[in-house]
Amino acid sequence: MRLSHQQFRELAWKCGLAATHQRQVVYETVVASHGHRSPEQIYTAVRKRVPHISLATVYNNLRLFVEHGLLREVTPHASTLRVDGNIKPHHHLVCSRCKEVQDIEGDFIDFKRLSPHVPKGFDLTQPVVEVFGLCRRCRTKTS
Amino acid sequence: MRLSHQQFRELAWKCGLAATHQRQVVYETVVASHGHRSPEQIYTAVRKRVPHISLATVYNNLRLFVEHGLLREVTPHASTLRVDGNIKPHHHLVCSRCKEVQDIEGDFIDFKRLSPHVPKGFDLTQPVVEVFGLCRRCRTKTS
DNA sequence: CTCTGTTTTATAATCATTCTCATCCAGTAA
DNA sequence: TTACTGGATGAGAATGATTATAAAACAGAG
Repeated sequence: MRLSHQQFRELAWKCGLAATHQRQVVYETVVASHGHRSPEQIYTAVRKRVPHISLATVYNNLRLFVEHGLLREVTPHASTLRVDGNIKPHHHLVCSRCKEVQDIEGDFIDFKRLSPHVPKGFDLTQPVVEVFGLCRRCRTKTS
Repeated sequence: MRLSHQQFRELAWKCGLAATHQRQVVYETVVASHGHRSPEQIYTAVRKRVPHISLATVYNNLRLFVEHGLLREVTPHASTLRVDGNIKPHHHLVCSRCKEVQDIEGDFIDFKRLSPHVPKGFDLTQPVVEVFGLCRRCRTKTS
């Protein structure tokens, strides 16, 4: 996807971000990729248009875009491994901001409505669900 | 939680694992912690009982336990950041083994059944859900 | 008790991500 | 247009989590 510089400037200004060339290319690349890409993949793609861009710039801008809601983070979890001794079927409630994880019980998935969307061959016999939201503490924080 | 060496030996043997002292203490520590702990936290706790244990041993054993279903991984995602240009509300179907992420549409959360389990103050106004399972390719793999 | 293959340990290596800081550029005001 | 200023960028170092390596120790079988 390509935007005019004007279009991108408006998008960026809504978030209080300067509209730099690098930023525009990073943003366009992510949106055009139609997938769930890693910073490294974005970096590789962006370099075709901005050969001297730094990987740190890609990281910086991805973080900014996510923080300002222009992009979504696919893995809003604590960045390190977490392990759970409870292997009985249960689900998780995860705070998108502070990454705290709480267990929740309950059958709240409507399989009748879910299954039509699940591709053939995908095995949901023991689905584990993680529901994201904002915990009380993070919700009441000003920032 | 403590097990007799006999009990742990049976548990380990079911998975084809040798029942070492370190293994037993790591396992007991995770189960006793009743939470979602990082390897570093487990390591710190385990050292109270096995002062000379190596961090690598904790990692190795956590990985083995997860692979054999004795523990559950709380973050079964790709280990690196993934970014999504699609910020329209949608959910994800994630393969627990290969970590592939697919978008799914649909309102399949039964909020009537979910809300009683959500603690006061947790904000679900725009919940994002990730449903885990096994994709076709991984399901048909022998291993 | 001895043997064999696995596990552990200490340490080095790797990988993703962030930091540092000198340089550069976007946006503003003249 | 030009000059100014604070934020953005680039190169590379630093950090932190995790994995690999190889020698020593141990579990389980005979």
